[in-house]
Amino acid sequence: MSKEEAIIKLVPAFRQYGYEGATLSLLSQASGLGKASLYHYFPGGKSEMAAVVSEYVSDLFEKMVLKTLQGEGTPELKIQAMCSSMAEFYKDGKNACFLAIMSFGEADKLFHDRVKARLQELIQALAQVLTETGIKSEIAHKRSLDAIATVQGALILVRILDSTEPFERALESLPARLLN
Amino acid sequence: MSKEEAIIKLVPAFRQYGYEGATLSLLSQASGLGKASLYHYFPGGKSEMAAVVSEYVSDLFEKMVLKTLQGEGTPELKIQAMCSSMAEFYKDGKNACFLAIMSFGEADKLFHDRVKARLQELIQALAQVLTETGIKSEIAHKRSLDAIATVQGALILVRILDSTEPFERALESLPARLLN
DNA sequence: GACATTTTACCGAACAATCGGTACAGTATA
DNA sequence: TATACTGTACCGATTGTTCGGTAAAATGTC
Repeated sequence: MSKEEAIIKLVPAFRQYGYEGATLSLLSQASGLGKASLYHYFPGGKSEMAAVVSEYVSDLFEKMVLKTLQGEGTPELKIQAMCSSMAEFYKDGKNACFLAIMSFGEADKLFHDRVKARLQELIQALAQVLTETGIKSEIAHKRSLDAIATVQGALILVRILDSTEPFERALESLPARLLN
Repeated sequence: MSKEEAIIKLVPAFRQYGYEGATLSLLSQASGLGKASLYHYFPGGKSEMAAVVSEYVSDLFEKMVLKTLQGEGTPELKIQAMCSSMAEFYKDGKNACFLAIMSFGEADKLFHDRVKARLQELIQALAQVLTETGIKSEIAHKRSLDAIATVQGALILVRILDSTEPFERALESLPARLLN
């Protein structure tokens, strides 16, 4: 098994159980690798596994979601495209956000700076598109932050209420909220 | 030490470290009671501690926040009052939401139904006030859900970004978003 | 009021289980 | 033969929990 395969198999484990909840035996089971093998690929242990997996998911998010914001097209269409790719990325809200997961408990102590930086990147990328429409930089930043908060909150509500409705609704209202 | 005193001292421990992160030795230290003594007040162990503390915080939220929605006054004023009390309850966003904390990892398995029920109560209480303004029940429910998502998301952003700004902004926009 | 009894509050020490992590011998592959 | 990988056994530390017991307060009995 390649390292990337291992990473891919570890993603849902961390996503479902969180950093502290994902025990080594669980990660071993999820990946199909023995503990010794896990330490071969990730000499830094559990924290390195989480770091690498987080990075992998962040890159995936960049490729799947942020990419839609760059390139040609009207801001309206780009934001529409971003919402679609977000629905796919988060599986209609059933997938928790990795950044949020890693902002709790012990994981927060380990990865706080990295998570913060990644989120700021995201905020800025979104704000960038808004300024293209002529919206003032300050307001663009405000709306971008508000939009991300709405999505994050919706992801929590989905998990608690056992319904993807809040997430779908959040995505629906997102373009208007950002552009108007 | 009375049981209520113990509960009060356990609140910040669970809030800061989460369910899984709040170890018995940590809870013992936070409460000032020996581990064995904790089992005197909470024979059900850690899960009972978390359950009782959650219930305590929920009741506090009801007294501090939901209370402002009932009684006399225009819906506008009541919602304004709710925002103020929310700012106090969540300490400008520095306090994480207990429901959200208990919706992660192992805690979710233990308390899912209770958390879900409490959140639904909250959504309905808020929607109820909106219907008083003549807003249709369905739309009121929608907006209530959206508002709570915004607040929840803002609480996450505050923790990641080390700034209370997202929360303050979310509260500012809340009345307009609910009523207009 | 004086004494006996029970209840309450609390703690030190130990429990089995599991945690994250390591050592090492062995197997596969080149 | 050299390197990459893996299964097994093991480690010290910590987890949540329980046991046996103490000191004091409350309660009952006379």
